[in-house]
Amino acid sequence: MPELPEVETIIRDLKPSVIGQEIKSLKIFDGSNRLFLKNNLSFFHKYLIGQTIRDINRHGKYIIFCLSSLSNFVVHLRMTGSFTILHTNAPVVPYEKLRINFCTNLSMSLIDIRKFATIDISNDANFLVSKLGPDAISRGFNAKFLQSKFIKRNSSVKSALLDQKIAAGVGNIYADEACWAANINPLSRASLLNLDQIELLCKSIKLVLRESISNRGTTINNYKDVLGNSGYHQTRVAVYGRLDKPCFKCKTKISKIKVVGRATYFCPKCQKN
DNA sequence: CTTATTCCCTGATTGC
DNA sequence: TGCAATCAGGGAATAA
Repeated sequence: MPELPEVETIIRDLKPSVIGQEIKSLKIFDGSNRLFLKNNLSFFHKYLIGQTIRDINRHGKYIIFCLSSLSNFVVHLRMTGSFTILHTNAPVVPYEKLRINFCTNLSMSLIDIRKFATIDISNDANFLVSKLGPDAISRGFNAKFLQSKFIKRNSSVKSALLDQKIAAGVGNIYADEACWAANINPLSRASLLNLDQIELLCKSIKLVLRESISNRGTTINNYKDVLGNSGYHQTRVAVYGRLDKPCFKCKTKISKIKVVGRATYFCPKCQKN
């Protein structure tokens, strides 16, 4: 499932093929699903046809295509969404949801097995800022900010880290990895962490995310990049998916529990509090 | 305001 | 071997 490092890898791969391309036409498949929760097909036609994609940015897990009109085409891949670049006359790909045809012979396709991905248009360049906290690898996400959020947070650290208003882009895998790196129990009350712990956790979040970006993301369930290749970071993962395997620091078997409905892995010895 | 739970969806895996 | 139950989880909606 794409989290921040996977989304970052995807936009880096898309940029050379997509920036500067003018949108000639688009086709949306299986139009009755949630992709159209708020808008219909003619809405997307109106805002996309004739536009040139000027840049591709990211805030947390949201992909932001900046259009020449200054509107933004915003995509969230959720669990199983992925992009691919293909020729305009290529046949429909299984689970294809959206194809954007450029004026060249190239197209950009959104593929999504589980149909959770969302697409939207925004005319407000900052609309995601009010909806999300700072991006987890940006300067705005720092120990001071994290402390200001944690101090009034009664829930577990794990639950807080999954809150996109606190750390935009952190998902289930990297929340666990960061807690392990910082020796923090995912069940600890966020409000009870001391400043040293918060500083270490903040650094750990940035570190695990940056390391994963340099490894082109983690392929554990089904993430694939724009070329359909897996990432490499799954070989570096310390706890996620490593139930009963030895902790890399102390050899204790990794535990698995459920926290706010999410599988959560940790070392019961290294992460006591 | 907060925090927890349910739901959406489908392929892979597990259990009997 | 076969089929049903479970699991995977981001975020919207809902409940408390």
